Amino acid sequence: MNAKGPSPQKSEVRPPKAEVRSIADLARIAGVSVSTISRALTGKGTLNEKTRERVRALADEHGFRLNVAAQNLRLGRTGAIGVLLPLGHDRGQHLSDPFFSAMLGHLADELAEHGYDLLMSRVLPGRANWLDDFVRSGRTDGVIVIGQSNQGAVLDAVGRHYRNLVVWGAHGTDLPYLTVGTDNVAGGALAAEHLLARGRRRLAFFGNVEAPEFAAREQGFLAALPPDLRAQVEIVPIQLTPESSFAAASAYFAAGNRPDGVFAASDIIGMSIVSAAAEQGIVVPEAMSVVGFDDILLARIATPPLTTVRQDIAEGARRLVALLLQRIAGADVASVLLEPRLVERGSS
Amino acid sequence: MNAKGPSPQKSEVRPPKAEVRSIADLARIAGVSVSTISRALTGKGTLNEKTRERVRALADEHGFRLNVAAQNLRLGRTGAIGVLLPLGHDRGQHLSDPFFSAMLGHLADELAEHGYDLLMSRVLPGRANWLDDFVRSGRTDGVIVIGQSNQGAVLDAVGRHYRNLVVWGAHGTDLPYLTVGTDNVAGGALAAEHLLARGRRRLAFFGNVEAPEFAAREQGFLAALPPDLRAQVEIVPIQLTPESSFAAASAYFAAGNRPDGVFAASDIIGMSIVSAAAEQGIVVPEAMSVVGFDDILLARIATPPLTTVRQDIAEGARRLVALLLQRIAGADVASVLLEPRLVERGSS
DNA sequence: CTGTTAGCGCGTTCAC
DNA sequence: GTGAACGCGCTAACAG
Repeated sequence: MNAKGPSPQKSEVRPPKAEVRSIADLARIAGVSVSTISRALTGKGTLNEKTRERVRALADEHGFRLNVAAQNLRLGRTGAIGVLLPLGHDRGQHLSDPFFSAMLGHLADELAEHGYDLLMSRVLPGRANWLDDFVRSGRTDGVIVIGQSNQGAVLDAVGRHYRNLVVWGAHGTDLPYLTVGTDNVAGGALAAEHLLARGRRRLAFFGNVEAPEFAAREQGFLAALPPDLRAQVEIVPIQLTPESSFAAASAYFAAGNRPDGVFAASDIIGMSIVSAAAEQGIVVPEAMSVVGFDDILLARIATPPLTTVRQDIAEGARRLVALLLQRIAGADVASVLLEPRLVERGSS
Repeated sequence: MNAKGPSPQKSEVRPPKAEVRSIADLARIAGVSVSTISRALTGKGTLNEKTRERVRALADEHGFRLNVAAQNLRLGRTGAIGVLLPLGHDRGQHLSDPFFSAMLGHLADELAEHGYDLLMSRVLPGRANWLDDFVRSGRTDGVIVIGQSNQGAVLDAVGRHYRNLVVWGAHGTDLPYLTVGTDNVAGGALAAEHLLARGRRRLAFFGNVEAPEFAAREQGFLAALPPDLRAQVEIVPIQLTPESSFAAASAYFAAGNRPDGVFAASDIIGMSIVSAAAEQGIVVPEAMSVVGFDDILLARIATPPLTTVRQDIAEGARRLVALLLQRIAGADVASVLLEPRLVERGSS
């Protein structure tokens, strides 16, 4: 709300009636006690139905609403969930990445449905205790971290003593925090099998293996190949932003490399590869098959439409929120692993 | 923070030392008063430098941080800014739209830099008073609305009595709220001039004119054409999501329409058009020039790279935040109109 | 330079 | 069925 009291504030939600800034004000006007107001407006406790109606009508008339901050302070909660985007391995990624923004949108919907606000924060993990600081500031009742990035150590440390933490990312054995994520190893295998089925033999993997999600995709990809092919796969380290992945792909093709099958660790990378290849006269899918990962909405309208390993973002968001809220309620819950699915389109 | 007191909560940030949950606890341990703690930790007021250091060290040692909620309650502020995404004209748009997510990311950065949290909320304007409700709930010190959508009436009504409101969107004369936005009329004109310069004469505009931003782009586009061409421009109403814009574009070309120059109201629409055209054997840019709007990061890696009217999102976010914070501080400020710029790439 | 104290706006016993 | 009083954790006078 606006600053109160002795501030230079001139702007206020100015209802037609007198200023009602607290339940005390309303109590005075209504001729009842503050606790009656509280009971009427929260619906908690027992109260004569007529009194309740009268108070509510009066509150409406004055445009009065309970102050959520004070309410939360009193209740020892904040009513908000923090959603953090660590940008450890790749500055500028994430929110420029359609995958993360889609996730964010679904999280917002899901949290709103459960009466929670979504407090968003991008983090450039300069200080090692960025997560600890956030948790300790007490601004939220729980934290969802989108992507492990290269911050595994930080997550481990905080996860050990703070339980209301759920992370979107790679599933690990014995992680001290909850995770929800796609089975990246299985996803990598799907890509490998598809490229093999297409008769591709000169294979390459484009991705940043600093982040465990991508490392797992690479691992699953390699494991699903016959040993002779596996040994020849080219691993191309690449950043996740459109600009840098495009630049890296261009350089790669310009250097004369000519794989006939490429697995990209994300759809953005996949689209960059297609675009860079086109510039060098490499025709997709005739001369080269490209498989992405994520199935962002744009994959469908890419030219050609991108074959990709689909992650169910909406389901992921649902599970993240469900798990976290159960944790906050004190329940004992387990991490979730989602199955990926191959979506065949024109790029392969 | 976690629920406190009599909750079933078992998980806590458990520092090595004793539990320190409030400045009172820390005061006891340090052997000083609560106000000394407050002064030491906030840096406000005067305090012996040694005492300050000692208290800070002690706080660190116990992993104690000031409770932001209580702090804000006391200060009569919330420390958060609401960012609302009305989905009036187009469900599912916005967060799936790279433009909006890029904006969101920049807003998050900019707000964080000024010590504010970003409270995000997607709104399906079912109830006419969605904005009023949000404002009155007192959860934030101010509100940024991204896109007017078709909610002009709501914005007008709220803007008249609530001043801490800034809207990204079309600039209008006599709007009762602050706006920051690109000069969409000028942007439309840039697109028109570019297509004319390319020798294109059979022109089309793809966009949803329910939203004032897009209506202004169309208007600027038409106004910059010679009368004879203007009369023949085809206006193709289209939704903004990738799926629906792609479907609409496909249908349009399948019906035999063959414009040689297209102005798309957004880059997503532009990419959809290119993709749909390719499916029908229409080669871009040889047979048809396509100009988008926004210059999202993906425009650069599209195939072919998309010519577009660039909006400076980062600058827009900066101005939105600056204006709002000045308003909150009680300053008198004016709306901002940003100049668009044409970026020529391969699609035209 | 530091301590005491009175609230910020609300929810919740415990009386009546 | 309703009211009085206390306190959530913090800041800012006002004293000393």
